Amino acid sequence: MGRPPCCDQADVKKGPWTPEEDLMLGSYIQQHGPGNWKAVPATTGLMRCSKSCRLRWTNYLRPGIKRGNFTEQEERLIVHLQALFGNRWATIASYLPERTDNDVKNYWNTHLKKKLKKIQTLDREGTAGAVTAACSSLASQPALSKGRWETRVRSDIHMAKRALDEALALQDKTVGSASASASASVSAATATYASSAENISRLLQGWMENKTSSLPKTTRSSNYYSTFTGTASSSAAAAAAATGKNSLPSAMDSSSFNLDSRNLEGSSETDHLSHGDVKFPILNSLFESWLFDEEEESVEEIESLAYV
DNA sequence: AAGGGCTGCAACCGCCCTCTA
DNA sequence: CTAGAGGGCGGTTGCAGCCCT
Repeated sequence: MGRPPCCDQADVKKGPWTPEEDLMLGSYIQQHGPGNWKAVPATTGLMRCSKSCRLRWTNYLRPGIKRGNFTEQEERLIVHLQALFGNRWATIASYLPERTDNDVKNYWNTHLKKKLKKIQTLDREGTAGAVTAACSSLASQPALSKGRWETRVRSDIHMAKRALDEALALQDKTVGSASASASASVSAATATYASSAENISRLLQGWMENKTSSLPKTTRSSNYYSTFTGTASSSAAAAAAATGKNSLPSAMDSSSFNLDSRNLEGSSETDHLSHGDVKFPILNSLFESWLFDEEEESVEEIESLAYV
């Protein structure tokens, strides 16, 4: 026999998440850690599908998520990785530690696709030289000959594989000295959840600001969320986050976010965090050196990098 | 000022692979 | 071994806000 049903579809609430729901979800994960999503609606009383809970956590509440505009470096990385992997957004997002696959996907569909299309059009018209610096960096890619491009793709896969191997080896070392690293892992996880609490705190701050403004807007999540995406309007919330002070409304018990490292031991989030910590700097440095190198390396140089 | 079209993005849908009983 | 749920992921949609006429 299989598993019991995930959730009762008839009772499932859909649509934008409210701050209260975010708080309930965040509180649950702070206590139990992410995973076992089936238990989330039952335990918290959230009228949400377990899938929806997981999505909300991974895309918005998860600690360390960066909101707002993509940098030029991120943009280049996405373009490069999209050429390499295709529309495998989760894979691409794994190289951008602060971005979610949904964010990357949306950014590609709404910005980069158009940008590249524009570049291609200009290229066809022989006016590619007139595009901006950002665009021209993107335009350089299609200019590669087929053979050269394939060589790059091939070498890149090897580079990525090597970086991953290094990362995993580093992680093994960390696991090897478990007793010494246990406290570090817990403190890292604690910081992770602190970041989560900040996320929710800032979210609520934005929500309250909206509520008290003279022109209250809708309760759509993007409204309260957009207030802390790095714009000037979020300065108060950012300041609160920077000082480590929650700005939770009084009706919501901020003590539910007191961080208890005992709850974090054995959590899969700890594993996730340590994995990410070692993986990304290595990959980023590799890709940075690749992406920002204006000089065209010889095929031999690429090959030598790839097969060491 | 109004309203119609466009844009950006949060969230849902559905497929597929993995895992469990 | 098998059925079926869980979880991951890419595609798509719906809607609020913005822009343009």
